[in-house]
Amino acid sequence: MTLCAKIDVSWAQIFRYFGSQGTNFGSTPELDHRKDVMTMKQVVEVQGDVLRDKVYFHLCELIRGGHFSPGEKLTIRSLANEQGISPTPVREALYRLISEGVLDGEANRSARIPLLNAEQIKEIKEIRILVECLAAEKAAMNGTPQLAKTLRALAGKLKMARASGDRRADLSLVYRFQTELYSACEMPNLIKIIGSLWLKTGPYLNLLFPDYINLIAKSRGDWRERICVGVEERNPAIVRSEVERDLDDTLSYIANVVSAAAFLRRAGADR
Amino acid sequence: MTLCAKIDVSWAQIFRYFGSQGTNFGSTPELDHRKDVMTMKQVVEVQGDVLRDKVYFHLCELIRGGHFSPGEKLTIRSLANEQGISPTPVREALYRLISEGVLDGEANRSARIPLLNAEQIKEIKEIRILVECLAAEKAAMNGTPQLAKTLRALAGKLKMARASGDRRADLSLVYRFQTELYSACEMPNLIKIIGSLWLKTGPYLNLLFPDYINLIAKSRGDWRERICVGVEERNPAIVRSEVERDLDDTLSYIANVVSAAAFLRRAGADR
DNA sequence: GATGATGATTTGTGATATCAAAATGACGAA
DNA sequence: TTCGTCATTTTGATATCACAAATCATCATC
Repeated sequence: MTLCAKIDVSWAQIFRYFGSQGTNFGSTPELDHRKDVMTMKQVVEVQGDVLRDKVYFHLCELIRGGHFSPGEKLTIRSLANEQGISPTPVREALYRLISEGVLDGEANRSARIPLLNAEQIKEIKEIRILVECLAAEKAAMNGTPQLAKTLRALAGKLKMARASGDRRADLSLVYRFQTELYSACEMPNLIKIIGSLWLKTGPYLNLLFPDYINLIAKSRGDWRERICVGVEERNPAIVRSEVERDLDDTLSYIANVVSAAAFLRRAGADR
Repeated sequence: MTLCAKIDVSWAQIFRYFGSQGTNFGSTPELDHRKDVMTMKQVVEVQGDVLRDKVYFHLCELIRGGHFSPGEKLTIRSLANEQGISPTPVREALYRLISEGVLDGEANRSARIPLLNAEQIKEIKEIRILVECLAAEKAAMNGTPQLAKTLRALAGKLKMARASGDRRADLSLVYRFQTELYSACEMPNLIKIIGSLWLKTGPYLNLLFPDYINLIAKSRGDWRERICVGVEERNPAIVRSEVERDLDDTLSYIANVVSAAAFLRRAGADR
């Protein structure tokens, strides 16, 4: 039994909505990853003393991991039933996600994973560059050999996951690397803001696989290693520029895919 | 019947906690403003179709207005009773504030207005400068004569409120001026972040009155008018620098007061 | 007077009940 | 087929209930 809500919008439907039916922007993300979402037993071990927090953090992981598709509906009762708990904590977790802007939710309507357009993604890109670059700089200034070592270990695991095509582990390690880096900035409020922004783009990260990922591997080399060096040398400029470049490239790519899909949809509508 | 929760910590107690007992950092904020908080009838007119949102927005206004003191406890049942509603929506509104970091809340404990130390205030200052300066620049680039006119009207009202010593109207207009300016940046995600950060410093704004306010009036002149000019001329640099200066001065002042109080408290403890 | 144990009360959390609004599906008309 | 209407079902929001944990008050002890 999984936490996934009843799915009434699939990736295929999204691409049809955007008008990309039949047109292949690289690879179409599959739904395979839904098969192995966390079970309830794991949920209980997640951080948070209170049930609503456990549900919240669990949903966060699923969203970051790309387990939900843009437009997908999340209903209180189905989530509650799947977890074997009452609707109350689930509703509160969803309310938290809605108020953060991670989910869409109008009054008396079910929560949904937002369908973002290119402009919205660009706005998030701009904000993420602003705040994550600050976090990166501060982290670099607090850099230690220990931190560099930890980051290198994560980067190594990431390479292995990527080589083996394990998208789930890949996304998870990308997140853990960045989290580990930023946490050194010692600005808890900033980290919270970054976490929330990350969730907003989570459902779209699947669009990066595998074309963009391969592209980057060739064109940018081992940029995470350069971040590790920057951390060792306490060089904010290096770390900042690598983080900025990654965010700019990644989110611009996503925005382009989304806007191309929208263009094709309009063209199809006129047909 | 008001929304104010049972107060178990007063400003006087806070200052005692910080050790400033008997020492006057400018003026000691009074509790007068508690007398005229909004009534339930007004709450209903507040934005939000759903009860929990109404409670949330209402609490936000109270927090921004400095109606709560740092350390003050907010209990679900008392808020619910005062509003004549069930505990459920109140609990959800408080949960939202806690998860935003606006309130402190451990598991199975009542929510509290956070007691911030100087470092925490400086962190918030740094973040606020980062994000509000961006908002200010973007707003300036989108500047219109109409916006400048609206801002001037608000600045005029603010002057009147300040002249008459109406602290409540003063704080409210300071907020409305800044909100009006930032909303022109057309970055909803950024505005949401700013709103949340504002709430975190809200309970400490009272510390600015009246000494800091008088100080500023003499030393910085009519800086809001300069912002209006910057908006008219679509000059991001002007608007940005004024916003940055205001934030830096204001929050540095608050941080200084807080850290002086902490110093005196330690000195008193050794005595 | 300060400190610590203990019983009473308050309070937060999660489950359940109820109701109104929204989504769904069947049916019939254009 | 397509659209609109109406009955049914689903779903979210709020109130209420039950319980456990935290808080508070009282009293005894040092």
